[in-house]
Amino acid sequence: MNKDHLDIRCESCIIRELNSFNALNKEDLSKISDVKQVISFKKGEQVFIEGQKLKGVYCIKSGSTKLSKISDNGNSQIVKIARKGELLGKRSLISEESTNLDAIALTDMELCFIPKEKILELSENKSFMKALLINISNELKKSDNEFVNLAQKSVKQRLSHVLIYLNNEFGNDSEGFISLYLKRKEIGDLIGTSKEGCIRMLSSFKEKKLIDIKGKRIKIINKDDLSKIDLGLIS
Amino acid sequence: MNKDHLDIRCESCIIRELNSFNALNKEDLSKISDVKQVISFKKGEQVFIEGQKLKGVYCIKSGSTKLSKISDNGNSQIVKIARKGELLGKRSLISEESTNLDAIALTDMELCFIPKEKILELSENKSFMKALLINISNELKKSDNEFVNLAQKSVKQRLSHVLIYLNNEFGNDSEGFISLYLKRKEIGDLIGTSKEGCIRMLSSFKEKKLIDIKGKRIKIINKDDLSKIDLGLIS
DNA sequence: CGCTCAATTGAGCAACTTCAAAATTAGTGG
DNA sequence: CCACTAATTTTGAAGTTGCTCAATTGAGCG
Repeated sequence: MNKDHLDIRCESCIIRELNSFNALNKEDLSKISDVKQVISFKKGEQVFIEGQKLKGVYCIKSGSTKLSKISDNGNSQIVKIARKGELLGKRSLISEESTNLDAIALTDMELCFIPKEKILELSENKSFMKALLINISNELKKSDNEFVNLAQKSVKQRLSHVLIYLNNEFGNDSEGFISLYLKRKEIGDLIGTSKEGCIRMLSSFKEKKLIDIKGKRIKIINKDDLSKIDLGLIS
Repeated sequence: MNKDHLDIRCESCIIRELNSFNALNKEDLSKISDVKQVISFKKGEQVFIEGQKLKGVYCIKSGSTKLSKISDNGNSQIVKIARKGELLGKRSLISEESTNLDAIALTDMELCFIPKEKILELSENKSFMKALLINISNELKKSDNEFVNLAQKSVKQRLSHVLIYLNNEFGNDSEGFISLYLKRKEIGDLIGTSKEGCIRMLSSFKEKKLIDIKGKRIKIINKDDLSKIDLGLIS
């Protein structure tokens, strides 16, 4: 973790187009910019841990983080992956609670930290509140949908689903491999299976020429059939 | 479904203490009361279906409803149970989308329907917006937690969990049985397992004297051990 | 080169599902 | 209230899926 003040003003930051801050006017943005702090995290570092009291929210300027939780059984489960433009910690700030999830950087990251007090001031701003409400509301919908998928679909279906998701959301490198590198264990934690289960299913996908694997990297070859597997149309 | 205008005023309705409406003043409540409609549903009737465009929200005056979804595989999954005091349909109204879940009455119900337009007017009310935000935010937290439980816990653990939940939230009758009656299939849909799996686990709980079963009704006998099973401390 | 962490593979096992049949219960109309 | 029908619950048995543990291979790094 490293604090750094060589940063741009929020008013001219394009990231805000992606989150609730786009509901703010120049004045409010300027106020935020005056107090924000840019913080860097290296891949693998912990941004915050479940149960921690946050003193503000983090706007992701670059990089991605997994939001996960250790279950009573001691297994880790990834609930979601947050990336550029998302606000971390907003939920716990709204409910005035400690965080519910661990946040661990999946890549090197740059975050803008905005203290609690400033966010609370913004709660006077109706359009900001509305944007926040819509944002949380959409997250709730996504969470509900993932819940149903997890409950009702097989490992094979969920793996197909997550590969397509990673490919769509994080893009691919020059050779077509998914840009965001996740360990097998992490893919397992994402779909709720063991790393071995995940590895075996990936091999089977490779045999069927649905994907290609080079070392740790994964490339989707037959997206259509992966989709069909996800939807249970073929197996 | 049956419309009925013999109803009390929102200002004096105690239900509102349980939801975001408790952030409203007398004036706003009065405005709502003028336009609200009381609607009754019988057990088993559908309040709304996934994909339906709602014209307002429903405040649950009495009774409970399951919020469920049919997965791509054709299985039903219950995402949550809503009861007295909860607002149905608020999420889809906020995001201006069609509903994401089916709502089917688990008991006879009385709902107060409040048209969209009135709710939108209330979006000018800061304390209402704030209450709504906190409410949705808490639901998101719950949903995330249930997601982790589902992913990481065994059927046995999840069944223990849900029995304790039903007992705590819906209370028991004069003989100590859980008041809210759910079919075995529905308990299965709630914990993400087949009805047979659910039945077999219930029998095993009965054998171990953790619960008692009389026909369709379930009574918790040893809550402590059920809790321990849920937490994975014993099996 | 040696160390460490991650990925892979095999084998046995446990959990859960599915299908079919039988038993019980609930609902309905007379 | 009874009889009949439909729905639900229960049980058995066989089959899958996915898990765990242990051993091996491979990759990255100083």
